Amino acid sequence: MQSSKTPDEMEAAFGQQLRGLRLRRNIDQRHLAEQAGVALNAVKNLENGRGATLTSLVKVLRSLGRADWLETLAPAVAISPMQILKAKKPRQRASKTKGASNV
Amino acid sequence: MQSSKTPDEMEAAFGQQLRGLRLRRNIDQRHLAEQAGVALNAVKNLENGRGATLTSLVKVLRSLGRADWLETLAPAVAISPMQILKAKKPRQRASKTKGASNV
DNA sequence: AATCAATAGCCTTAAAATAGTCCATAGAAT
DNA sequence: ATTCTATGGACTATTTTAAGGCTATTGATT
Repeated sequence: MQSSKTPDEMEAAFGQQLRGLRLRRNIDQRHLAEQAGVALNAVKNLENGRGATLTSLVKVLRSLGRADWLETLAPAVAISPMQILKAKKPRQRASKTKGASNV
Repeated sequence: MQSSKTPDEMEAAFGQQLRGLRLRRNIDQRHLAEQAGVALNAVKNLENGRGATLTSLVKVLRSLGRADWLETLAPAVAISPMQILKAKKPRQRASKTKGASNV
């Protein structure tokens, strides 16, 4: 079953995860903020789901040693060296065909 | 080995992944924006790593059907029903001990 | 090669996030 | 129980992003 949370709820839940990461490392918001190079308020906002920028998130994740997570959204397609030669360059734009919806 | 990208580079690389997801579904920025309920510029900013809010990101991810990814940052610790009874409530604050750094 | 549409880039205004500070509350440690 | 401190919440000023529109470019299609 799908959780079907609202974007706000998802942001809040995400903030909880961030907090969890921080607490497991047992560092307080203030130190994390300093280390990450963002304001204390930015960390508060992130953890409480009160709005944040992607930049703040990235800096904080980096500081928590979980920057790698950012690379797990869409795994890059690996192709072999030989294939590179014949490979068509990947699509750079969506095509104009009306109802296309591939996965 | 750590990639040691700057936050800006990480944001840009992340944007590329987002774009990849979109292109695989073959939808253009405009439709994605509409579907996600954000402005076209918000999508552009996300994909080009030019700054974005977490809210925009969440909405777009949702629209791309990858909202689940947001839950993969910090796996929640599962405990059995019996354990719940004796379990101490998880730490809600960082402790004051100086150099603590557990993982 | 010519057309057409997807995308980048820039502009303006409104909204939202950051930064910085202070105070109140509530966990934790003693 | 009492102290100590991490965190939440509010406030203001400043910076950044969203939104919406418009033009220029360039990839994709015919």
